[in-house]
Order: sequence, then structure tokens, then C-alpha cells
Amino acid sequence: MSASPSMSGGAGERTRTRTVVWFRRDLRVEDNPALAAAARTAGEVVPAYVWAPEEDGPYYPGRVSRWWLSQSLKHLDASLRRLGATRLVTRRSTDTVAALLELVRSTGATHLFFNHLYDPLSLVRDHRVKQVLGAEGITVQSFNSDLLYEPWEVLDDHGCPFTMFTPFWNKCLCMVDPPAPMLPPKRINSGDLSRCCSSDHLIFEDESERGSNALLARAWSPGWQNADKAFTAFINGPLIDYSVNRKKADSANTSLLSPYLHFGELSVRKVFHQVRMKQLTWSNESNRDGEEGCSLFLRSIGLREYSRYLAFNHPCSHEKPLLAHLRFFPWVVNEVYFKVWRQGRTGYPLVDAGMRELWATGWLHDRIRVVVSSFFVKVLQLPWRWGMKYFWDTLLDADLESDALGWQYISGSLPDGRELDRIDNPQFEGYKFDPYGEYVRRWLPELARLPTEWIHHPWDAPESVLQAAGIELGSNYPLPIVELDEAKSRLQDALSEMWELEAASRAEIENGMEEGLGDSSDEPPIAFPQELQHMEVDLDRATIHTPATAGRRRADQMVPSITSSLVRAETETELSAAFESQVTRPEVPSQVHFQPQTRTEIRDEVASYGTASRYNGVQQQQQQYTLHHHRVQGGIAPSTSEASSSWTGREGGVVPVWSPPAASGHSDPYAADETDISSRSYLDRHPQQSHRLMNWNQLSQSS
DNA sequence: TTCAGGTTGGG
DNA sequence: CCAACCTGA
Repeated sequence: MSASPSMSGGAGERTRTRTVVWFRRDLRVEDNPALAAAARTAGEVVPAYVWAPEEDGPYYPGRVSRWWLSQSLKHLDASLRRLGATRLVTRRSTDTVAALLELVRSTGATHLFFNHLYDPLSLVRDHRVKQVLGAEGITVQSFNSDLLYEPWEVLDDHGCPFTMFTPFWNKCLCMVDPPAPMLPPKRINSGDLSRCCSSDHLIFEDESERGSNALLARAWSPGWQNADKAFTAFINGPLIDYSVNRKKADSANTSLLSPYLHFGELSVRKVFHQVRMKQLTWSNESNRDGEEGCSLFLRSIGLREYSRYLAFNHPCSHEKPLLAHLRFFPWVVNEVYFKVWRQGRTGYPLVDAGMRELWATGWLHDRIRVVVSSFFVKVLQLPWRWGMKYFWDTLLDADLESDALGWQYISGSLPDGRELDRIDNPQFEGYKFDPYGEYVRRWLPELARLPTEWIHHPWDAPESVLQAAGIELGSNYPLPIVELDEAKSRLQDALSEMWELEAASRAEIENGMEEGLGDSSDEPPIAFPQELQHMEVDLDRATIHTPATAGRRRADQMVPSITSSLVRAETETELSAAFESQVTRPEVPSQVHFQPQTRTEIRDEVASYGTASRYNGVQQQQQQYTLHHHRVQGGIAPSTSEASSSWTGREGGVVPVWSPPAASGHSDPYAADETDISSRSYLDRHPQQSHRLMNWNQLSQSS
């Protein structure tokens, strides 16, 4: 497995290869195929990291995510040094490809190795890396370190990609086990880098974020060795009771591994193998619960796999609903609702507790994520992409692929997701996930003295009970922002409207308007008004002046261009001050003063919407995008032979990149109109992608 | 006891 | 969409 020491000594002089290992979300030295391959070359290895967050556009990482990354890179750097490398070479850039090219030139490297990623930006960028560096005569090789199986390896009986999770996962489970995880390389020789190659100092936080970040360090220890510890602790601890406990809102029973998995500090293959071993053991002991726990935990790993699978097959799944009719859903464009949701002032205790935990810690139990996001989509009927963006900004384990899958699942955009018209009742869910109200009491101190009987529906509590608990509804805790019955009928209306619009659009197409297909998607997306970005700062001031957009709009929503977490810093430090006394996560906010607001006040805000601001917002956002808007023409859909000729397989040269399929193909069940689901709008915004892209359908046919 | 009709859980 | 479960005549 590992390179034999004798070989590297002798051959070093003559072959003298120098390989840049480009780290991204694979921040580990163990079971890292790119690093291992580089170490095997017997030449010199230059481990490198390029920080170019501007490339991520609206998905610039949020504060907590950046904090994690910075810690993890430190940890990785230390590990690499221990193995003999000079250091992790870092670059601050706004153009990753240029930075890599410069790095390769200045180090005199002949090889570049990296591990695959599957989000749309990476697919395109990595492809470009191969082209640009390849043209320079650099050998570029890429590997799988992020998944059990590459997305193009998992196909149904007809050789087509799966469109539902269960069959996908069943197929995975009966495929040959993924290779066993590799040990870290014995030694990394990076030669003398002091001359040719300096490191940039990377800055991941600003002054205002430092205080909040200091709190994170008490609760979390990023880094691959800590990932390993956390994993070991989990499989030897909570895993055996996972099937029983996983429903409790309390995170004491969850694995807490997702941030590690996001940054690739923990290898899913290692997870898979070790959990399988546990499962075998418990199966032999006929421990049914333990065995089932393993299956369930592995299934959640499977969902992570599936999120990459979907992202690969549908690169726009983070911004477009996969089911076409959802594009006609008239989302409620209401900033006040959005703000109330974020601040945990909806009047539904379980939802509010979740939102405040998220705010305070960057963490949420999976179940609670479902609760708050389904409330967001179904009760408030806000556009799911706003919620997804907020998750992206605030979650410690923010992960575009997983979150897109989650939100699409919730918003009824997947064939196997939940229907849109089913509203979950937060009151009932409260008693299910938090039967004794402990979770609510921890995060909503204002309800702490309310008896369990009423904790999940304070609005039903008798006045005397409320008084005894020190609660004045509408004053120190809000009344429900929207009644569930009201939400249900609103949702029904919205759905009928959606189907009408959908039918109308279809009729239009059948009337021979070929271009009709594009109409809905060409409609300008709804922007966040500029003011939204400053809203958080105004938490305790009059919100009535917040201009907002009103009413419903269909089509997809733009996301804010600045992460709200940056703007939030001010208030957050205030909040953090309240947590100072708590040593361990989850911190309990003991002093939080949320603005007293009655439902009628909220309604006044809703009523006071100015519509003028809407167009401002739209225009600004549009402008931003049209700056980059060029049509991609010609050569997008390659012929089959071209596609297959540049296909070099799993460990090989080319990462296949999705492109809009040729107009005819209709094998895809999502595809009421395939072009929308695939990358057209994405490509429009990334004109440099005019190179030939490979098409997944064609690939699978030709190989 | 049985059976329609609703609710809930799953991904 | 569908199975399992509950509920109430």
C-alpha cells in the first residue's frame, strides 16, 4: 500500500517529479487518494490550499463555516509537517485556476493531483483546471475521496441514473464494497520549498467575528484527528441506541459528524466499513436495535451520497426545483415573515427553539431542520431558496449539496419527497421530538416556567397558567404568526394557482410556441431587497420601516449576495455575551430580549409593505447578473464519440461535467423541460464555460 | 369484529 | 405514492 522507503531514496535523483496536491474539502491525510498517490510517486509533494471564496458568488461561506475551515487547515498543516512536508502552501486568490497555474510554475511541479467534488461550481472549475494545466504539459489526475461510489458508477438496470433515493441506496448497498480506507502516507517529502514558494496568510474572520468564533472553539474541535475521535466515540457510544434515540431533538444522541464530513476530515469509506463491522457484530449478537441503528446511520450517509449524486446529475438542484411544476408555485415574498422565522419569533415553540439554537450555535438536529424548514415552506410559504441560503450562512456543517437535497425534499420538489400540501403540525411534532419540553425550555427561556402540558401550544393555555409562568402572549412571547388552518387554506389556494399556471404554460407550448418552455425560467428571479442585508442589525429597532416586497411571485428566488452572517455580527456579539457563562455547548441564552411584538403588530408590518422597493431589488440583482450574462453557444452538446473519447474513467484524467442534454432526450423523469433543470442558467452566468462539456446521459450510453 | 377514512411516517 | 396505524361507527 505505502511506498517502500528504499525506492524513494534511489529514484529521487533521476525522476525528480514534483506533485502539487490540491486540497479542498478533503482535509485529511488518512485515506486521501490524491495525497497517497502523490506520496507514491517517490518524488516531492507540495500540499496546497487555495482560498478563493469570491468564486462561490452568493455561496460565500458563512462565518461559522469559515471558522471551521480555518481550524481544520491549521490542523492539516500540522499533520503534514509531522509527516515531513515543509508546510501546507496557501494561496489567497480570486481565480483558483490562475493560482494553481502560478503555483505549479513557481514550484516547477509536473503533476497536480486532487480529489473530486460534485457541486456545480467545482465541476466546471475542476474541468477547467484540467484543461488549462493540461495544456501547460502538467499531468493532472483526480481521485474519489468524497464518496463511496462515484455518481457515474451507480446506475439502474437500464444504465440510467436513479431518480429516487431508496432504489439508489439499495443499489449502492449491493454493489461491491468500496475499497478499504488507506492509512496516512508514511512520509511526505516536499523538498525545499523555501526558495520557490511562499505561503499567503489566509484570513477567515474579521474583528467583529472573533468573539463569536471564540465560543465555537469551546464546543467543537475541527481537524481530521478530532474527526476520528468523534467518530470512534460515536460508534462505541450512541450508535447502538441510534434507532431509538434519533428522534429526540436533543443532539446528545446524534453523531455530530456532519461538519467533519463536509470538509472531508472524515472519510465516508472509513465510516462505511467501521459501521458495517459494528453491524455485523450486533447482528451476530442478535441485537436488533443496534443493527437497525447501523442501517439508519448508514442511510444518512447514503443521503449525503445521494446529494452529490443529484448535484452531479442536476447541477442546478441548488437553485431550481427538480420537479418542473414547482416553478409555478406562487411563493410568498415576505421579508417580515422571513425575519420572524430567523429570529425564532413565530409563536410556535419548537420552531422558535430550533431557530434560536441555530442562531446561537450553528447547529441543529436533523429532525429540527426538517421542522423549521417545513414550517418555512408550508406555513409561511416563503421561497425555499431563501431558507436554504440562511442555512448556508449559519450552519456549521453548511453543505450545498446536502442542503439543496433537504430543501428540495421539504418543498416537494423531489419525486420521492414530501408532498407540498401536507403541513406538519409543530405542536404535535413538539411532543414527538421533545416530549418533556426540555429542548424548548433550553432555547426559549421566556417559556421556561410553562408546564409541559402547554409548552408546545402556549396559545391554548389558560390565562392563569400563563400568568403563573410569567408569560404574556403577544408581549414576551408572540402569538402564532400564522394559524395552521389559515396556512392550510392559503396553501391549497397557492397549489391550485400553481396547477393552473402550469396547465396554462403547457397549453402555450402545445399551441406551437416552441420557445414557451423558456418563459417561466427566463422570468427575472425575485431578489432580496437591499435592505434585507441590514435587517439583522435593526433587530431591536422599529422594523416597520423595513421596506419589503409583498404578495406572491412564482419563479425562483434570488439569494442575497452578501452573507447575512457578516451583517449580523453586531447583534450576535450581544447575544454571545449572554452565553458567556455557559461552558459547554449547547449554550443557554439566559438574557435574550427578543422584541415584544404582537401578532397584530406583525400584521401591520406586513400591511405596510412598499411595493416600490421590490423593483429596486430586482433590478439591482438583475444588473449584477447581466454583467456576466453571455450566451453560451455552440459545442455544448458533444457527439457521443467526442464525449466518450475524453472519458478516462474513475481514477483517470477527466471529471465528467454535466451539460444541457440535446433537446430531444426525455429519459429523465424530472424532465418536463430538461433544459431548465440542467445547467443553462448556470452556464449563462459562467460564460468562460464555453468549452465543450460532457453530457452525463451520453457518457453513460457510450461507456 | 370489521372496515372505511383519516393521519403519519417514510427520503 | 403507499404502507402502517389509529379511530370511530
